[in-house]
Amino acid sequence: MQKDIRVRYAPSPTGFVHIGNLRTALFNYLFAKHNNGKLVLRIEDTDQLRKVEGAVENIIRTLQWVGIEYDEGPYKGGDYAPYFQSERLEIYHEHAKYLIDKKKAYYCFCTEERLNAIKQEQQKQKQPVTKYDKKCLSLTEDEVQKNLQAGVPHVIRLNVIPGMTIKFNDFIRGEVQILSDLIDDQVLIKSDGYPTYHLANVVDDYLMKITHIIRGEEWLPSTPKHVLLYEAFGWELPIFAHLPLLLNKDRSKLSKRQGDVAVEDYKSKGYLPDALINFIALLGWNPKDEQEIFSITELIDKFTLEGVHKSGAIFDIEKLNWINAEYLRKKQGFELLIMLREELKNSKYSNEDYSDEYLMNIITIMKPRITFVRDLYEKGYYFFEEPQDYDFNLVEKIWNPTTTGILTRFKDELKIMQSFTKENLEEELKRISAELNIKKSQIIQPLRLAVTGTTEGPGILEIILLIGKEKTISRINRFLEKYQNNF
RNA sequence: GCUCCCAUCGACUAGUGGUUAGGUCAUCACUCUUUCACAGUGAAGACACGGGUUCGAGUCCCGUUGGGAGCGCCA
Repeated sequence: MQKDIRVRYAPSPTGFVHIGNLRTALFNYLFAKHNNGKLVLRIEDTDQLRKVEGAVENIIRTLQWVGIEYDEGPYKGGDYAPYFQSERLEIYHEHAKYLIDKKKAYYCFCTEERLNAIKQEQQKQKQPVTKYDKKCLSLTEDEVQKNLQAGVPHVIRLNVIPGMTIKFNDFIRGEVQILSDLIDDQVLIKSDGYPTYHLANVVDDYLMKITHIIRGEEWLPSTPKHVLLYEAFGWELPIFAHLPLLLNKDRSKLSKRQGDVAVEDYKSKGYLPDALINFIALLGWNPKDEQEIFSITELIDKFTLEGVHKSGAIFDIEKLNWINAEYLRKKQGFELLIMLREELKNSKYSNEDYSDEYLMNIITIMKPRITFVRDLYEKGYYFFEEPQDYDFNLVEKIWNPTTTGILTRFKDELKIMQSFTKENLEEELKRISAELNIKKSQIIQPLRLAVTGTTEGPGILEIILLIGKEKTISRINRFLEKYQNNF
C-alpha cells in the first residue's frame, strides 16, 4: 500500500507573501488534495534577524483569503507539532549531536575574520569555488572539549567528503548530479544555537513524514546538501519536485522592482482570489485540455505533478486581467452588489446613499465592460457624479453648428415628456432626427458627451433612464453653457 | 568566474519520431452596434542555431548560443 502523501509549505516569516510563494503553496495544496494527502504549514523562523512581527498571521490570512487550507500547522496543531522551527531547537541539537558522534559533522571555532580571509585568498587565487578549509576538523577531542567548556563561539559544520558524485532524482527534471568537491562544509547549527535552513528542513521533513518536497527551483542547487544530510542520517530520500520560477517581463526571477509581488497588492488592486489562483495555477502547469477557467475544485481534480513543466513562466498581468474580468462576468448581480457596496465604503462616494435597485441597474449594464469591481464607479463615474470635465478633443470632434439646436430641442422635449421610458425616449430620438433630417447619432453623440463626459459606455438611453430626467437636463444645460459660444 | 537548471507564436502553453505545429491572453480586421465593451468570425504570429541518429526530428543524442537560478552562521 502506498503511504499517505504528506507535503508542506514552509515559508519564513519575513514579511508579505510573495506571489511565487503563493504558487508554491498552491501546488502543494492541489497535490495534497488531489491525492487525499495532507498539507503541513511549517514556519521556518530560524533567522532571528529577519523575523518580522505579524508575518505569520499575515501568511495565514493570505492562505485563507485564497482558500488554501492546511491540515496541520500553527493555531491548528497536529501530530507533529510544534510547527514553528524556533520551538524545535532541542530536536535540531540532538540531531546535530548525532552527526558529530558519527563523524559526519564537526564543531568549528573559526572566527568570522579567518573565514573572510580564507574566502578572499581563494578568490585571489581564482579558485572556482570558495570553501571552508576544514581546519577545525583536525582538532583533537580534547581541544574541542576545552573550547566548548571555555565557551568559545562555534558552529557545527557538515563534513563533506570530496570526490563523490551526488545523485538524486527530481520528479520534474529527472536525474541531477553534482560533484561533492563543489560543496562547502555547510553550517548546520549557527553560533546563536539556531539551525540553518538546510539542517532544519531535512530534519523536520523527515520527522513530519513529508513524502514530497515541492518547492521553487531556487532550491535546486542546494538540494545536494540536503541529500548528503539524508544519507548521513541514514534516511530514505523524499521525492523532490522543483517548480519552475515565476519571472518578470525580462525573464529574471519575479521581483519587487518590476511590479507588485505581494499577494496583498493584488488583493488591494481588486483581483478576486479565485481569479488569482486560477491564473497562477496555469503558470508552469497545464491541465491537458483546453479549458482556461477552473474552480479550485476542478484544479484539485485535474492537478498532477506530471503536468508541471520545466521552464520558468512570465507573470503576464494582461491574462490575469482577462481572467478577473471573466470571473466578474460570471458573477450574479447580487454578488457584485455586495462587492460594490464594500468597495464604495472606501471610495469618495462613501457618504452617498444609493439604493440597491440603482446599483443593480448599474451592475447590469456595466458588467460586460469591467475588469475590477471598482470599474463600476470608476469607468461608470457618471452614475455617481456629474462629469467634471469634457475632453476638449472629443467636444471638438462631435460639435458642429447644429449641436446647440439639437441638444436644446432634445432637452425641451424631455421637459414635457409625460412618462420617462425607454420607448418614449426612443420615439423622441426618431422624431427629432426625422424632423431635422439628421442621423440619430447626431443627437446621441453630443448627448452622450454632455451627460457622461466621455464617448464610451453603455447605451445612452439606458444611462439617461438610470440617472433620471432632472439630472439629464441639468447636465445638458451645463454642457451647453460651457460650449455653445465657443464654436 | 564556477555549478546546476532551462529553451515552441509578444505572453501562457499543447505537442513524447510522420501534425496544414493546436488552444488561450494580447494585437489587427470584419460582423453585431448610437459609442465603448460583450459575443461571434477571421487574420497575423513560434519550434534559438549547428551537427548527428533515423526512411523521417519540434519531438532522441552531442555541441554552440541565449536565458535563469544558486554559490551566506538568509531562507
